[in-house]
Amino acid sequence: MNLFGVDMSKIPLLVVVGPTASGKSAYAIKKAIELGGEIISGDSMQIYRGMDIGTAKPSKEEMCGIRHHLIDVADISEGFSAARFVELASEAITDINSRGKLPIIAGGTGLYIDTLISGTELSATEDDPELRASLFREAEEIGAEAMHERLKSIDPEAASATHPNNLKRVIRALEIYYKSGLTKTEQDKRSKQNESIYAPHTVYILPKERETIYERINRRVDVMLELGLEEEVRTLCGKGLKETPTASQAIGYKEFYPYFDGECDINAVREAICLNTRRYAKRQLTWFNRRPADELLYI
RNA sequence: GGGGGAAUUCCCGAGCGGCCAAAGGGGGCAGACUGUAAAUCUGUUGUCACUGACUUCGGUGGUUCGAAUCCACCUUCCCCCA
Repeated sequence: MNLFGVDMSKIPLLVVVGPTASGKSAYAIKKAIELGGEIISGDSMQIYRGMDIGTAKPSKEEMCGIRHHLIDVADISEGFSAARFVELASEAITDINSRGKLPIIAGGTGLYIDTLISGTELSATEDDPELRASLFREAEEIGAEAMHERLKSIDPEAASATHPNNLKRVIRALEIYYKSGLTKTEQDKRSKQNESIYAPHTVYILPKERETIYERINRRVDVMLELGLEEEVRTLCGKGLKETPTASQAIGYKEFYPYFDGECDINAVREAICLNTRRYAKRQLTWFNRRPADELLYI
């Protein structure tokens, strides 16, 4: 099967990206029906079981019988990462491809999807929570600036590419060095050594006007609230959502924390979700804008 | 009816004679991004012919070399006493 007129030795992929609430899921399902495909969610939060309404997971009916992968594959207590995503998505692609179907990646997590389709091998240095925590503790004492200085002496290239205020990144770069003895710069270079085994055809869904996506977001947040988002979040909080490393950060969830603590009313929650989602959509647009897509689809 | 306070750039809010196009925050806009990415971080935000000029701090008129800052009146809002 060679749908896209590409190198037969590579696995063809349809990749659908775009900002949140752009209609990626519906489009992907439509294409899956047309082309005989299965969908792999490229979304950092839909992987969590129980986070349904707030992450806008497609319902059974919406899926139209199309098989979806990488949804509900993790417990909220688990951390997640781009590397884990690539691992799971690669397996899914192999599986789908072996059954003669077209893998369709649809999602909004740019880093995950880019890493996957570009064939970047980033499993070299795993994250080390212990080391990381101690580095953060150290940063609290000596300051972010000093941590950045240290990175500069170890890996000047990474240091100049990372703003001193971006402590997370500075610490990750240091973590790589302390764990592997390799600088981040060197490791990044190595991660790019192998050519991707995929032949992606990417479709970028984007709004003609910024207003369009903002209106869709506002509307969708209202629908989520009507569908019972508050109860969903309450239930998850009962399971310790607030203390989880990754799931706790999800938009549509974290905004409820002050509300549950009696610090604001439900309308403030709604507004915060809308606002954070709009800003997220903007970041997504920026991310996807940097690589030309094979196909642009305006909404 | 009497007394007191406040009006600042998109919003909140500092400023209280020159160093003010005006702190800080929010929001907006733009950007970065290789194991937390729905996260984290950066820049910018009166106008223009932009190392300078011009228009802004409720309105009008004054004082002053010079006002967002002082005075008078007006408008609106808030508080207290009746």
